[in-house]
Amino acid sequence: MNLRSVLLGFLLRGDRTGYELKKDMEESVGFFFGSSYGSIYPALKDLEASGLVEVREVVQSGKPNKKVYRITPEGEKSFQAQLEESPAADSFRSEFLMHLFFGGQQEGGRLLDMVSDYRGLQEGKLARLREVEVEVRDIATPYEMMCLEYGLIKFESTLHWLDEVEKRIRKLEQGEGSGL
Amino acid sequence: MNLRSVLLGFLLRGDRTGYELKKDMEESVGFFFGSSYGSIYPALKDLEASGLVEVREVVQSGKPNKKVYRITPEGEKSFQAQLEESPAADSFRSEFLMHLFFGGQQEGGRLLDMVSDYRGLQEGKLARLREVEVEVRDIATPYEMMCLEYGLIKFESTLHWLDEVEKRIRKLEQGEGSGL
DNA sequence: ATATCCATGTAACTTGTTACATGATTTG
DNA sequence: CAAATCATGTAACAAGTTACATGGATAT
Repeated sequence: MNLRSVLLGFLLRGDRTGYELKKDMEESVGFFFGSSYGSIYPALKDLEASGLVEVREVVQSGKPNKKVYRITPEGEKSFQAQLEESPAADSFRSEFLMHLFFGGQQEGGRLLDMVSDYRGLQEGKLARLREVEVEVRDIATPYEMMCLEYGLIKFESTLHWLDEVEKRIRKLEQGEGSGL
Repeated sequence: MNLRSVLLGFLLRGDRTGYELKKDMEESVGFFFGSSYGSIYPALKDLEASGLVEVREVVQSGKPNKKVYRITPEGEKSFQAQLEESPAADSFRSEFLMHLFFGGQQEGGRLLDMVSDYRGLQEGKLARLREVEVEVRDIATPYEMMCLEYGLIKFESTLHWLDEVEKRIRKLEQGEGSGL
């Protein structure tokens, strides 16, 4: 399932501009499916050229004009077809883990700083998801809530693991300092 | 930290061919830092052009000849420098979660099949990591073990979440079938 | 005063994967 | 007898990000 199909899926909930689609995605699927204007706008153009969406230009005063997209019946069919296809494998890449992997070669204290920074990021993402959870509890589908819960357990378990990691690194660096 | 630096890190443990480096990476960092020959061989070429590694060609009979790479002192410096740099943010993308997100629109049963397939993949990865854990327990550094444990908790928590997901989807599809 | 929101879009760049090409030897 | 292992490499392709370009209105 590529970005174009995801965009179709979001347009199924109502007409949107590229700008609004990005915001919608960030709030809901942002933590497992990132996107940027550099990919959204060209994707929308493609969809239009393929007749899967239609555009309506809305002139605004005080704000830039906008292009509101609406999904077509062909677009709906295309989306349905994509949904039945098997999803490609997840992709995950972590430079942080790579730094930890080579941690022994790191200068004293530097690794702990990185762990601390990483923890901050994870905490921030978890906090944001918890806010979203409250905001959407009554309007989201059960399927959407399950995705959200995935994010919750993902960040929570990472955070627990980080506790253990910090303790162990501290011990290791202590031992190092005392001449072992 | 890009692939070139990672390769330098692995060459620090001893001379290796591109082929061996790929195997090493798969076993240890594969679940959070993938790679393919299409990226490894060009990366090794780059490293050689930059003087960060040296090559020695070994003629073999019955097997293809191989190129054994060795890290140079400049390579070691370059690797150290990279280790001190802050790691880029993790990247994670899951088409499976996107399918779940739009799950309500799925044809009956299709979503459960996807969940089941996904579970199989996660179980396979977890099983492999558990094998690796036993294999390397006595030779890996504590830092390497922490990375491995991350993988363990990641797949375990995903699997627990999947239990819940399956139950809930079954209930939802039941309700759907009975005319609700 | 400064930053953020609104809103769209392009071009250059990065980074990677997949498929192709080759081919003897060993394992099941 | 088929498949996997060993071993390297390139070319085509995919998919994305970042930076740039523009600029008024509103919030802090």
